[in-house]
Amino acid sequence: MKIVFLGTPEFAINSLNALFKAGHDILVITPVDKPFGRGHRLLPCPVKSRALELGLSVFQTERVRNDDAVSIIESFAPDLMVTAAFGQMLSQQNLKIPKLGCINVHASLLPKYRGAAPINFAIINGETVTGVTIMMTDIGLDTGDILLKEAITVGENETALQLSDRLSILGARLLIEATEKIEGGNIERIKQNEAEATKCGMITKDMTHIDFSLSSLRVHNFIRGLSPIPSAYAEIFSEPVKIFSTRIVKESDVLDEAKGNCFGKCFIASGKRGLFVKTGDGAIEITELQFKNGRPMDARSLLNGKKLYNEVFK
RNA sequence: CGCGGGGUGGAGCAGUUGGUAGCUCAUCGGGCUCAUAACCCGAAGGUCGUGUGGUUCAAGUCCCGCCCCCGCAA
Repeated sequence: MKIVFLGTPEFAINSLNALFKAGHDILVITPVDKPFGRGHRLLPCPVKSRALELGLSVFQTERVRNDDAVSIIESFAPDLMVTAAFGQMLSQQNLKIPKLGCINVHASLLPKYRGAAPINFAIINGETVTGVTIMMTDIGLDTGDILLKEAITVGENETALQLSDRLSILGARLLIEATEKIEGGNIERIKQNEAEATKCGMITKDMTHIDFSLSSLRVHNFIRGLSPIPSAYAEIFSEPVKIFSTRIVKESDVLDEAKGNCFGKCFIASGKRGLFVKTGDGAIEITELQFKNGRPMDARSLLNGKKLYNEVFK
């Protein structure tokens, strides 16, 4: 089939690879390169890089709804359009172009977690099950009819990145299944149940601050749900510190040491024992973190050169 | 030409107003203990990112070039 593929981040790569491997004729559309990183260099998004590696033609646009993008797509005359974590909403005009319509790979079990950051929020909320949905794209935000849906269980300590990698693989598999069925003309559409719908927005900086007065479980979920990007942080020595991974403390002898209600306090901080912080209902061990100008490192290494005992994460 | 921090024995750091390097952990050896992620004693290990660069009687410490890492902002 002739397929227009729209995607941006790492998550979409597996889907693109799978379509390529299936032998489709693909036109890739991505956002334009933006100044990124130190020195404001122009960097291509992951999907663009991969597309070029595969020798596919790439068209970049600030808005797919613009006339130039529309005419590019029209002249390609696609059978199907596929979006995967694209980041831009499509117009009615866009959606009408491909003969077989437009489908989307979404990293949640719709109608739950519609929106921009379903993987992060699923973990933050402590979901033990999530998945991928292949759906018809319509004019709304992840509101189209469901074609395929598959669940996976979320590990207790799984980070957003790890889960994203797994969902990306699952998404690619379901996408291929969907395209085959669509091509064969035998796919069932199921309307989303609006009553069960939930939405999650984008994650902004001010949402990533850790509140140690919450329960250990919630702190743990919060941190791994944002790990490693954009990452959760707390301040110590008036400096932001990113925290990437933690462990909920269950040993009673350690919990006995976590007295008082000074949430965020490092009541154990030695290279031998590790870094333990008081939470709302107990304690949590911080195992991986990163200070302002340093590289990410395990807590024990950090403690060899930095004294955190009795300091408080705020 | 966006702003800023940093490269010191295996790991993490300290090194003040320039005078050839210290700390915590790990490693090796020995000791103590019923026992220990405990404790004590000792040892090995660094041309201080790089340039056979500049200043100086003397540079990890000041100046210049280059390489690499990281934070913010986007």
